Amino acid sequence: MADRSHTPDIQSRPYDFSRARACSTHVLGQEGMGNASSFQLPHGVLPDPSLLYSKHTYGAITAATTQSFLPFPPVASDYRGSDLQVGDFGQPKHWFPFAAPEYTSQVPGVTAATQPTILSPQVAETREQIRLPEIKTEEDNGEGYATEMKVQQYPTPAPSTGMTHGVFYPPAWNPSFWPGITHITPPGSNNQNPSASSASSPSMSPSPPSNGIQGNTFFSVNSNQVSSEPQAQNPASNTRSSGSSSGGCSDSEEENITTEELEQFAKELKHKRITLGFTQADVGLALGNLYGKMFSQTTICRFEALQLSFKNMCKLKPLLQRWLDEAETSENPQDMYKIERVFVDTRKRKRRTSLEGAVRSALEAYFIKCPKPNTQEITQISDDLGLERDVVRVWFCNRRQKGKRLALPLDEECEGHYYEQSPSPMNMAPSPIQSQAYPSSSYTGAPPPSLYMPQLHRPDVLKQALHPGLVGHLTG
DNA sequence: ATGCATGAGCC
DNA sequence: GCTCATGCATA
Repeated sequence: MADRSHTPDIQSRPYDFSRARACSTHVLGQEGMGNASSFQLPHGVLPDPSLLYSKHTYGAITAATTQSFLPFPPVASDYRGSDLQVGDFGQPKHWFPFAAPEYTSQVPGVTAATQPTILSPQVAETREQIRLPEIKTEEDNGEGYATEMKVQQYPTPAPSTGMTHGVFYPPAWNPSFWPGITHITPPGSNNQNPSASSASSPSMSPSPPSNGIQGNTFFSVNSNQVSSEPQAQNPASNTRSSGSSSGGCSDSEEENITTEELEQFAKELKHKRITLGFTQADVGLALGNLYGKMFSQTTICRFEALQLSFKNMCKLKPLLQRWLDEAETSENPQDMYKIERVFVDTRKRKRRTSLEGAVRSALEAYFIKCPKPNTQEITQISDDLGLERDVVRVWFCNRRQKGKRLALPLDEECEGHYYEQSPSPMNMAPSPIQSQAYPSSSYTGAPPPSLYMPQLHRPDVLKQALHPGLVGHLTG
């Protein structure tokens, strides 16, 4: 596939603004009305451990990413079976590489491509209602993979920013995820305006963006502004960071984005987005219209919550900045997501596994002991818990990924041991899952903890839990 | 908002 | 098989 050139140095570590997450929940029903539910702590899983940590450091990125993630790589051809070729960001608007046959919408705002959207921001609700019912086909199959079709939001392969990995693993657990970050932003200081994040107008009356400017033309065919390569040079975007250096963010060679700026921008984006009456999904869609590469609500959400890697944040920022600029100046912001590119994906997707609390607790315990179990260990765990091996493997992958986001406060003392010794969580009660008809654990003697225990993420607790010398690593 | 899954690129 | 980016599905 496209060989992505990137510098190995810059790991794209997740942005660990834990605190940002802390306040990311309120905001008047964030998604307009799309998401009916305002986020509540999900099922007893880690009640946002991020809140428990205080990460301090974030910094300005000095190092640059040499990476060229920006220009979205020539895509690999198929994405989930579809042979659609994808265009890259470069293609401004109206470009529908593939005929979107029957689109269904999982994507909000999807309407006929040509059909002008008449919705006004104020009517965000309406828009929501208009959204076609998504065709979910998966679930019913009771087991395995979903069969039917689902709408893929975008055909283009992810703009893979090939990051390198491995390198930072052990240390990865501490905040120093982002290389190059020099600037430190104490939580709460300056820009961390508590109210800022929640700033959205409670009344939800989006103020008409009309600045008198006739921006729009988002995707109007010749509209100009959309440079074919958003990232290559993001004209509009750089308002802030003055960077002279070859910033780590690929987008503009020179944009030297600091974490502060990203944080600030994320807030700004969220606030304005809400004010304008757009949902996160709308934004993702609009990006598709603007750049030919759309993003999911999830990604936008994560961006706003600073839950993406620094590198990824840098990559997306220019695009979002641009969208924001457009949205603010456009008379008809709704045009931004007039078009939809959707295609039906016929490929099956494994049905999402829903792990029970006890199982999660157990996995968490294993994770504490050994974040990177080897094949054997994974097999062992899967046997013990009665899970598919792959489910376990994926769980660990995701857990690690999440761990980086959470920026566990292991730091100094623990980090060193974390991966190597993987001491067993002392005091851990016998596996709760045992009672759940799971095979008895033969796994190394150390039974998983009985609780999911968010506390485990607390430094103090961790010290105990990770106390070296207690137990060995998992051994088959 | 987030848990689980997929896939590309790399080791 | 891992990391990383990203998304579907769901709480």
